[in-house]
Amino acid sequence: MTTRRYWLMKCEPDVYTIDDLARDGKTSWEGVRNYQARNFMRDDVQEGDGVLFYASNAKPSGVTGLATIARAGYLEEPPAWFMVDIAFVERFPEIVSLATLKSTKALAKMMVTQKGSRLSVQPVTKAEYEIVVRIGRQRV
DNA sequence: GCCAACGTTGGC
DNA sequence: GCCAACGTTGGC
Repeated sequence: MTTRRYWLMKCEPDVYTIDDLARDGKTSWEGVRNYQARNFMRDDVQEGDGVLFYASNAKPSGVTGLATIARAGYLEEPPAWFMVDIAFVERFPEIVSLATLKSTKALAKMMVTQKGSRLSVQPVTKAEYEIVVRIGRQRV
């Protein structure tokens, strides 16, 4: 058995939200057209991995909930690009905004908090994942 | 809507 | 292989 890994996956709310995923239960994550992100999905993303569901270009942007990888990387049609399936896990009561991520010292090295980080599928450490989950589950 | 940061394309 | 031009992402 391989170790569970963690990812942050970005999507614009105009396209798909955590509420859409809660309704659908599961969805295919296709249309990624960046080689680095593709390589993660092709080589490293495994069934059962944890996903921070991130709303980009939003007001505000941030992590809106959790998902899990339901199917590891498989070829899109046409081939050359890869997709995965993700399944709904939970919706946070409130978004964990990018500003919050940036102001959390333990997340200073998290990829999404770095300037100019555009990668739509990013690796996240277990520690970072757990911190975001803890913040996300807090009721205000 | 602006624009900085980044990735890709294509001429040379 | 360099690099300018162009297109896209995404925070603000």
